[in-house]
Amino acid sequence: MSKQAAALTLTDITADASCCPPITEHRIPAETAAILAPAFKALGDPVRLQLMSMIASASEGEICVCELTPAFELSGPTISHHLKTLREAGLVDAERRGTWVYYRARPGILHQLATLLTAQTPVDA
Amino acid sequence: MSKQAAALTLTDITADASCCPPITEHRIPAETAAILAPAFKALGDPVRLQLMSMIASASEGEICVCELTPAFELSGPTISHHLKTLREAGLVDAERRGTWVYYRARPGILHQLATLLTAQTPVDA
DNA sequence: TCTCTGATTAGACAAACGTCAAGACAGTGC
DNA sequence: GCACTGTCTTGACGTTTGTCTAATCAGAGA
Repeated sequence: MSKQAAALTLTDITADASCCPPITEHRIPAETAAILAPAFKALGDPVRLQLMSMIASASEGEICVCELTPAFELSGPTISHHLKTLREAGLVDAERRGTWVYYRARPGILHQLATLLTAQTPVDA
Repeated sequence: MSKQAAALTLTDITADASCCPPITEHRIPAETAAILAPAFKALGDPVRLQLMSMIASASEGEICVCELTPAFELSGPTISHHLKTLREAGLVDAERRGTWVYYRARPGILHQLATLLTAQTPVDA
């Protein structure tokens, strides 16, 4: 229930690259945490992390599902399930062209998460 | 079972800041994904994300549990459980001084994750 | 139109997660 | 030494997640 709302709001945030200062600067508001946590959760599975890296590092900016599926020892539906999770988290976009479906990363949200984690190193001595 | 092994290995990685190039450059090896995914998973809960931000943004570089617990509408043990998750993920360190326990962030691992997500923007057109 | 290939959806099950209540442990002050 | 305060650990329960098989949907080619 909150998942869908979060995905929608996260999509909005993706358009605004200055929403979230690093966690080393300010405490994250509960709302922001509720919105961004699903994105981290989506990356919290080894298979999805690899899928995300394969999609993000694809040479033409996109990659066919037919290349992703055989790269894992998992069934097609399972890979599809993980891709759906990444999609709902706003991390990737999917597009069907002819027989195959192509996935591409959404750099905005990745940049968002990276900025959140980037330390200005005022922490510790 | 794999969680503990991952936590240990992640602790090692924290010492090496150059282990993980951005996912936009290379596909993540399965081993690396298995090691880093638990860290993202640990950040995949709104409460833990807020806890992490409170710890990372603490003015003296550390923060007392007695400040963290009342900031949430959750029981003490539940907060303790989440802190343990962050600890096992290698994201924070805990130290007991007198009555209270103090938590401090480990900038290394945060930098690690941020680097992984940072795009050199070769993706897309 | 029919058939074939490929991706997604639906349903089911085991494992892991988030939460709380109760009990145990550590340190302080008298 | 003893009682008190505060935190952590253990055990339990309901929910969510990850995986599979079977079925459905979308497009290409004959």
